[in-house]
Amino acid sequence: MTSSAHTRDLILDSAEALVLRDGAASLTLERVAREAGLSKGGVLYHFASKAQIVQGLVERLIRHFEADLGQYLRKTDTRPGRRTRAFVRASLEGSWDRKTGVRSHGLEIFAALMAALATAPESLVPLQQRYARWQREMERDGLEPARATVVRLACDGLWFSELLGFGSLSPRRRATVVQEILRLASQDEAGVSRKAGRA
Amino acid sequence: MTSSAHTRDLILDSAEALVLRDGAASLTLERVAREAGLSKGGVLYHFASKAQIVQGLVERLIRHFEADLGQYLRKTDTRPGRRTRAFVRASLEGSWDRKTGVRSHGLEIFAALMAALATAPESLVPLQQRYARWQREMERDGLEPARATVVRLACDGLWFSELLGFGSLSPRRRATVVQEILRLASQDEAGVSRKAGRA
DNA sequence: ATTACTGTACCGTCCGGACGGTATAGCCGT
DNA sequence: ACGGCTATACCGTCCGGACGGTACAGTAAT
Repeated sequence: MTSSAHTRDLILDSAEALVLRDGAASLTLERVAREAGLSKGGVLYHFASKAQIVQGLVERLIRHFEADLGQYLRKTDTRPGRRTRAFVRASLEGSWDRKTGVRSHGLEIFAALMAALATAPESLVPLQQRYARWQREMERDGLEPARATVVRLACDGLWFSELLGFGSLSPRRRATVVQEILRLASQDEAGVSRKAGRA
Repeated sequence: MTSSAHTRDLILDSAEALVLRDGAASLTLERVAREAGLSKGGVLYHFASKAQIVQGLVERLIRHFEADLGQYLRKTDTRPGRRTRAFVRASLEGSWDRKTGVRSHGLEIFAALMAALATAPESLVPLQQRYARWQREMERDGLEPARATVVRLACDGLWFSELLGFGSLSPRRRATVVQEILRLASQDEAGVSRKAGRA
């Protein structure tokens, strides 16, 4: 019990780093073990199979992201669209520092995603369920649903494109893009009614 | 030479179908061969290695998408933002039917992407280069660059989320979302102008 | 004769997973 | 305070199987 939770986290960190550095195909028990400074047997003691490591990755990512989301949500923003804005911030600014510096959720999602798609697609189900929930929440967030959805999609597109190197942006441009996304998530005026509009 | 190009396409189709149906991990030479109704030797006659199949997938996808993009671009839209709108349409409505019905570029990109990430990440380079180019073109398209970029990202986010089942939308909602994206790509100036109604 | 394959056999490598063993630490009755 | 027992946390090895790739002999149509 003493170090169990710690070692599990260490193994997941190693798996994550491995996928990010060497690609999803490099996610093997032996490599994870070496990265974590354990033996293969040691890794299998904590996770009974490779699929369970991937599952662990997905579940941990959900925990981290929801924690971050909650944090952003608590920050005294009461105008309509607050959930959507919290999602934007958690997606794009969100960090969860493990001893050193910053790590975006994008990296975490990406690693889990690649790992899951390459070895155990069914372990994405919990993440899909969360996404469905987030989507529902953002649709009832005071913004026009289509608008909120576009904002959500732009966030997904951003971290995803960044990680794949698809039309990557300069830091300067990225900042203005994030601003624009937040602006679209703040639009109460014009196009969106705030009085009679919604029943 | 005559049937060579045809068989190459058949092999690529099979690889694509395989990835889409059974996941990237199932992309093996033997399975591709069986899917295509060839022998392993026959497949290797056309593609010297598995990596070359993946490369072929990426290259063909680029050809298809650019052809579609060109088509949409030719359609007498001369207002600022035409390239951006063409990109939206090619991404989200774009189809390239091979005998039957419709196939979105999303599917094609996704298959190539998964295959590449799982087995030969370096074969994504050509696609990354194209994306960089499209990004540059859309930034000089008459729209505010940050706006055009958000539109681009929302497109990427949409097909990507759809294929992964992340917060998927009803057909009805999807339609309004696409409309909203196009609306954002039509905005010449003045932040958000107006209008909730449609023609 | 060339092109476009089929079919079979084979090699070296790597992988997931099972298994047996080990070191350590803690509790328990005496 | 001792020996006995158990649980935790690993290590190292082994194995069956799959995969990428090679080689090569044969075939059928052009």
